Amino acid sequence: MAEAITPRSQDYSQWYTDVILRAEVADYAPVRGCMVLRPYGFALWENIQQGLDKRFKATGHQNAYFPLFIPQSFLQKEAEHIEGFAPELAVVTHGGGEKLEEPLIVRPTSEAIIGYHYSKWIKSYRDLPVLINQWCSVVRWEMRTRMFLRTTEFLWQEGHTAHATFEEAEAETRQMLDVYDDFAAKEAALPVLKGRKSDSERFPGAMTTYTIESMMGDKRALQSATSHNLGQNFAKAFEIQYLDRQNELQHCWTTSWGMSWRIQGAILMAHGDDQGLVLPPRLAPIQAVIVPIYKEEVDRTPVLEAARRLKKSFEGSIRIHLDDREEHTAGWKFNEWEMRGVPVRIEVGPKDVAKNQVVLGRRDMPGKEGKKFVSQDGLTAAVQALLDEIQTNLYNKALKFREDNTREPKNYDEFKEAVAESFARAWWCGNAECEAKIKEETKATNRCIPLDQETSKSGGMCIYCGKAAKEKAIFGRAY
RNA sequence: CGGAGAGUAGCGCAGCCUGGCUAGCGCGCUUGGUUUGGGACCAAGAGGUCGCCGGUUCAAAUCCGGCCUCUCCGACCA
Repeated sequence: MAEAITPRSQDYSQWYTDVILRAEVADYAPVRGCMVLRPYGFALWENIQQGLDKRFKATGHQNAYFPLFIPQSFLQKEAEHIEGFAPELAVVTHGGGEKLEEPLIVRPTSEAIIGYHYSKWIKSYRDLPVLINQWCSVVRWEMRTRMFLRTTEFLWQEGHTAHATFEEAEAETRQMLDVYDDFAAKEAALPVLKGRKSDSERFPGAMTTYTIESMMGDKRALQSATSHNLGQNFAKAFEIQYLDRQNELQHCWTTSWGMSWRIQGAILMAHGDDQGLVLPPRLAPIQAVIVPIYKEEVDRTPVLEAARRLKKSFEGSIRIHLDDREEHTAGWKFNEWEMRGVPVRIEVGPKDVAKNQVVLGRRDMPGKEGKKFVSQDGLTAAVQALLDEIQTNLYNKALKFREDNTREPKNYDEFKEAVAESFARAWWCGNAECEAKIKEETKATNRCIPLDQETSKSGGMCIYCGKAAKEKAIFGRAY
């Protein structure tokens, strides 16, 4: 009997850690807060990268690469930026056995170094817009770490763009938020709330920060990507300027936007169950696994031949794996691949070979309920259809879960109750003090001010102070 | 960084209080055989700087000090 995964109801955190380690997604590294992404986890990351990258290209962006080290002085050019990041910087003071003249920062994000280069590259309105993305890792010295959600070093992509006008920059910021939303919904099967961050939750140096927020299996919120309109703050700090048509010098308007491997944590926590991972078909490293079953030696060859033939028929259209290991029984393999989140299992036994059929099992429906007999003719199309169905089902399940766990409290007492075990959508006056008090008294933070406000005529009263409020915000406990 | 817990074979743990000579157990691993429609069984094996450094002692997994890492709760945080 293999070691069991801690049930989610017993200890959600432990479940999360168990699943990651046992499914061989990632492992701890010897350095505090650092993590090894194992092949299975990296394959998932590669699929995430592809899903995002093709969307970035489709919206006109190009990839580039900027260096890991940033001169300390660069970071200090934007006051709010340095203040925001100072406590979590890794600083290199020595190189080649010598003390460095100027310490180097290991990038916590690349606005500074990219801003420096943009100021060199951009001279004219004809050079705009500049639309660049980079895939890299960054380092932020975290006090308290957690696999994928908050690690010292993490993989991500950061887009950095420069524009001639505020309107263009704002449109870019919102466009990329939509790209993240689309990716989350279609690829990761994650329903997200699109919204604006309050001032206290804003990116250091940004004018406006937009976010997508998702709900995890324990009803806590996870910021899953952000898109920032940086205004002219960085353009002024780094002198990113261009000559407009009237031959007048103007500062650019810049944006930045990022999604990190934290999204993998979101996928694990939003879809997983007590058996382990449940991966959305579009991102799953293995979309379907074939498990051959044979009792008598005489059945072995025909079953394996059928399994190999099926595998071949899937190649090129579905990410398929044939588990023909001799050392494990079929039942053991069922459990193993369920734990690792493979969406579809294809069982082939002697009876199936005789009847030209297979048994399809779906990961999102455990047990007999999710099993059915399917003819081997046209199996590829049947599996493809099943994968699509699972993808949709996962999204709908997650959406229903979030909606079932989002409340609209009428007063602060109801709010306190709501926020202890769900999201709460409530009027908020915009005052940072109310936010801070709410956090202090309930541990819930202002996740975002949703963009899809039903612009109801008059507004309402702030859930905390009772003063006039124009917008509703989502509050919840967050990672 | 504060409070609490943990670190002994790949994994999970016992042993520590009350120091003692070859450090155990379950799972996994290796070999051979029987097995395979929801985590098979038998037999024989391999595998350990007891997290690291130092101290006490004739003798340390065990007692003392320091450090590292992980987990949980706080503070802090894109």
